[in-house]
Amino acid sequence: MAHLMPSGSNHRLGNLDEKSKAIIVELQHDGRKSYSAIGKSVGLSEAAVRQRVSRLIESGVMEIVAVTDPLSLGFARQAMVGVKVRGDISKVADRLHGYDEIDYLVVTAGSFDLLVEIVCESDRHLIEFVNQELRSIDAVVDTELFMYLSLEKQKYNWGTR
Amino acid sequence: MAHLMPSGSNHRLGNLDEKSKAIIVELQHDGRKSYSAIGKSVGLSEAAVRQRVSRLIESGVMEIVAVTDPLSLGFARQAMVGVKVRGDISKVADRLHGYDEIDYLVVTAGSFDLLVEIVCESDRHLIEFVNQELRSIDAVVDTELFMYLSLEKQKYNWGTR
DNA sequence: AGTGAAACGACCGTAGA
DNA sequence: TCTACGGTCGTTTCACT
Repeated sequence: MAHLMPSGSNHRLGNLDEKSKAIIVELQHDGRKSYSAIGKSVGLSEAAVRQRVSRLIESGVMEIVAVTDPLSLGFARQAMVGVKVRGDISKVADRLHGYDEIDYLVVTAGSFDLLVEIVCESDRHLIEFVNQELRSIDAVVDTELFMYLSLEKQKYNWGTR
Repeated sequence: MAHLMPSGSNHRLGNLDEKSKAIIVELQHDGRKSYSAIGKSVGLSEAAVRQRVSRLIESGVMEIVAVTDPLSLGFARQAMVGVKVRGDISKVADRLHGYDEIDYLVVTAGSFDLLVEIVCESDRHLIEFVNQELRSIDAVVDTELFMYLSLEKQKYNWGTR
């Protein structure tokens, strides 16, 4: 995704006209909606819609994917961990990047240097992961765990309100 | 999404056979892949794949949607806010639910009662939102702000590793 | 960047095991 | 819950603007 693109790339709101935004909104509700149906509702031919969608995807503005629910798939425990780092934050971030248990990782300014979201099958797995993989890192000075009790809201349609 | 389903629902890993999991994995990479192409690679007819996908979506195991990049759309400022609440946490959560600026909202156990992710166009908008909409709530005792410096990892394919 | 048309392939409903 | 099949609709390619 574009989050990870070099910061020199400049795909901004200004590049997108009303039709592209309308296309995005339709696909945010149903990622498999046919191009011709979208074309009818936004006033473009099917080919034009397809071309725009390709460009939006290639430029990293959006992706069309299946988003799955961890609970339904047996991953019942989630937590956010605030991490305080000594030294190079990016180094720690890079090290954490590969873990399957981590599905969200942000460098922050504040009383934590990193926020790490963890998804696990069980409490046991979660605690083990935090102790053995996070807290055992030398550069990790401190961690604070926030167990998820209930996910109240989650949206993926940033930017188009 | 299924996160928001009544907690009595029990769609678990055990309900999904290898073929359904394989279908999910394909759609996690390309949400528009044709049912017949998926059928070829997992060993099912087009109709069977279609039926399974419908069931997976209807039961809340997944959804197929466009996921957009806030940066590309001009929403350059993100932050996580830890919120400490006095009294009924759900009441505060409900109140926050409708804000467009909030794209992620979790009730947590730990030194915060809520974690709130905020997406905004500018620092100014973000600060105003935190002060005027979050900190002004009576039941909100304390907040702590974590400004996002860089999003290192974000994945949506929970559960299928 | 866009349209339109023709060939092709995907999708949907239904029937049957 | 699967396969099979026919009608319909969507997608692809290409020539043109």
